[in-house]
Amino acid sequence: MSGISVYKIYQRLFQRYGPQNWWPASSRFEVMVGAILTQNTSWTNVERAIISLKRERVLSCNKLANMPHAQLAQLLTPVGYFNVKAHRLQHFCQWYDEQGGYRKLSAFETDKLRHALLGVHGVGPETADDILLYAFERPVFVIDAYTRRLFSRLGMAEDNVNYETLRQWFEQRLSRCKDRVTVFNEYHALIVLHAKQVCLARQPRCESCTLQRYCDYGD
DNA sequence: ACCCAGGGTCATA
DNA sequence: TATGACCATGGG
Repeated sequence: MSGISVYKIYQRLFQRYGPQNWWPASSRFEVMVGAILTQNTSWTNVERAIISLKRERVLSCNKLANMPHAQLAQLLTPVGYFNVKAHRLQHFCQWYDEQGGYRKLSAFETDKLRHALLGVHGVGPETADDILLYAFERPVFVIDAYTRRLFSRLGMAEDNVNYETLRQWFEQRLSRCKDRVTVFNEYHALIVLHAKQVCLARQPRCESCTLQRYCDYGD
């Protein structure tokens, strides 16, 4: 049997944790910056860097694009990979400005915008979809390591499915939702929160971190 | 001393 | 197409 539906799992998570009101940022542009900085990095470390960028008053497209690499890298110290991320951030900002910023990009159809974002060096599928969903408010389901892990351990997906396949798997199953942008927004945020609550690590180490706790969301 | 984190790119086979 | 190395800090 097919078991519980993808939407039902969403409802249970929502009932348990309530709305998360993501993305935690004070502007669309800050969402994009955070999406790049949080690549394989804990959010608490990203917050430190965001605070530093605000304190130095450089959290804007022009300032970030034009400041010295070394200065930006230093401000990005807490996120790790600071040389890589300083370069990615500056390259993204330059591209974003060249495209005409949010005004121009928001006129793109979702598929075109997604393709354009994926063409930017340093922007992979998850980062692109974070930006599409949380900055451009497009109905795109974000897949991350937690999502793959949770649904794999629920027995609903293969652990090594490719990104596109799993994204379309979710989107197809949630295609009849009323407000998909809101549902996709909350769903991804709830998966991340739930993962932290139940210790959804790569290899479950402690006994209490294994199946029984997140199986509440299966049958 | 480990393992892990709201990934992505590049070289290699 | 599919692995593995690499990037690097901070918390548990």
